[in-house]
Amino acid sequence: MSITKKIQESAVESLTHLYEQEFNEKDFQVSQTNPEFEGDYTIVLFSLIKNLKKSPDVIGKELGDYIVKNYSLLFSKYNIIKGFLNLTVTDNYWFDLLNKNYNDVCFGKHAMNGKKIMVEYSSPNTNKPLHLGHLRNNFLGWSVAEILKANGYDVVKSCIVNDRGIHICKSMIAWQMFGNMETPESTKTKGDHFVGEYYVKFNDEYKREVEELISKGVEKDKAEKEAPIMQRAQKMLLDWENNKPEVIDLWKKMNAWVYKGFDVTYKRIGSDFDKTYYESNTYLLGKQIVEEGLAKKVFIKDDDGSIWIDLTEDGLDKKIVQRKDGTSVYITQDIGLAEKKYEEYKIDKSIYVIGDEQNYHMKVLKLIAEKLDLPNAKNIFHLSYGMVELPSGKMKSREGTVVDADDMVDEMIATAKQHTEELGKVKDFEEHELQQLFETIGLGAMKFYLLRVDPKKRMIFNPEESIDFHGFTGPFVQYTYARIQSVLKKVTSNLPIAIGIPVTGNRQPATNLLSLEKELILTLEQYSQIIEQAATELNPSVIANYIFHLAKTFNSFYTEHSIANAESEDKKQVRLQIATMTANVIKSSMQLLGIPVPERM
RNA sequence: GGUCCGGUAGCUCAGUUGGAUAGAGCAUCAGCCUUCUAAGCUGAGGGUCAUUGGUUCGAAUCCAAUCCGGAUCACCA
Repeated sequence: MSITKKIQESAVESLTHLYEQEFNEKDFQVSQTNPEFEGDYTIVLFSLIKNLKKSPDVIGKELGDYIVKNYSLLFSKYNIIKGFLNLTVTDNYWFDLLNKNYNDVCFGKHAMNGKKIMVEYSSPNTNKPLHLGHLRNNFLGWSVAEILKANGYDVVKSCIVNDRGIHICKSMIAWQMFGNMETPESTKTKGDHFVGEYYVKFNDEYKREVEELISKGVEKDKAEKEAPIMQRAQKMLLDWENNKPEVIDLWKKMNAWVYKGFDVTYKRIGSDFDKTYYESNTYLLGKQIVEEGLAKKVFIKDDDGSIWIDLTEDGLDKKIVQRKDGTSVYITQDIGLAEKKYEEYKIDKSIYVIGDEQNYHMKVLKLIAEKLDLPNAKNIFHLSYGMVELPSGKMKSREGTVVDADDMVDEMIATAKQHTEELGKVKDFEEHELQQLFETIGLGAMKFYLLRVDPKKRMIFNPEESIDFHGFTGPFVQYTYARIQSVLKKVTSNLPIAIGIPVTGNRQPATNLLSLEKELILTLEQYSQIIEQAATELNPSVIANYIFHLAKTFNSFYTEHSIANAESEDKKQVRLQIATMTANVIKSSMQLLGIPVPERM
């Protein structure tokens, strides 16, 4: 049980006993004591004065006396300042906590709870390579999945690949027109980049044709529809839907190139999926649901045969769910897939990691599912995140103004290499260890950078200013970890017995905790609640902020107090335990962000 | 225009179930490496918490209005 919870409970019991009436945890607040006051945790008394009709000072004194006297294992003393009851927790409580947990690599994580959650993320299009926005999506999805696992959920990571549609045909047409039968192999280009180039070529040609038509006096709207290359793309889409063999072959061939490229990128950034759905397999889903919806009168058929749902009563609009030609639209496919996910996995919650430009779409999706009484309707949750933009504005793959994911990763690793070499600490590293270190640091910096911000906020990335390696960054935390490992190795190599031997029996160390030591233990103790909070909010930045605070506190402690040459043997043991536990929590929490930590750097 | 999201230090961001003098990082300035890794540590300067009003012992946090920025409101996906 967390210390906060213990304090709440002891205060509730004390108040109930003192004033002979019912209290509960919500009657007062417990928070960490501000550093400028003496004490560890503070009970805010103002909310009690109305009920008890006593001054905060009187309540504080009565409660303080009682709680310190009756919970002497927990509290050693108290003070009252202006309505705040500051309690000091006994050193023994903290020693005990350290002893029990310092070497537990699972500290803070929760037991399995029997619930299953699907997290869908990444969702790439097979007509272009991944860019910086996809990286944010991937890192978020991965991290949220890990955070949920740490909270005891059974997590299924899924991905829906957008492998069909007009945009895919565009790359295909362009390759037919300009490709000269070249391949990724023949041009030594990564497959996804190779195909992406043709997507850009399509749009260049399309633009040229539209302008040509306009110059001949055709109106803009008409020109956009009549440009020959666009008509070819639309024809190809029809051929694809009719399973025309040569179109299907080309589609398969080009998609295979893209997948090969994606695999390389996913592997590099550490993304993977338990289940991959392909839109080419799922785009017909939902048709049956349309039938059922019509029967239930949730949907209405228009005179022209198209099918609609009216959401105006819910403050939204009318939405089409099936075209007059009988084909299903985006939202219908999504409802079908949502249902399929539930049937296949019997999930308790379905999380979609999708950009905030789809907020409206996801709201509609959930609402339709609810109106249809689908069993999973209430469990659909959209984890919406803000776009990553450049200082010049939005990234547009059509115009080539994107920060490419692979380039970005390359650059980060190169920067890591440069920084590391400048510092000159790695002279005795083997070549493969060095390469791994550069990747750990470079990718760590990038993941931390993208995850430390609240997902729902859009962020501006300036490629001119490279991602920092100092301060609130991944490498800062990694460095803290490596330094702890270095100390532990040094100290324990002189001691054949495992470090941080628990202080045996009931004997407590003959030492008092210094403020930095206590602050560290207090921070470590909170880890479990931080994991919970991150899961409730589906927000990895909670973890990132926590790790940074922990690492920062440790660094202050490290500079201020020696571990190896501590003032006494007891002190040394306590500090070794603190260092070990800090390292464990850093490693475990960085893992929740998908960032590995190096043993040395 | 409707709906949703955001506005906190020069920049990037924490803090929002109401609590003590609003915090970090970067940048700027001043210090700290013969002692466990200086990718570190210590300190300084820097704030109309967008604006106005309200709620109360107390508001960056809650309510209302306004201003600014963004997203969205397709028989595209």
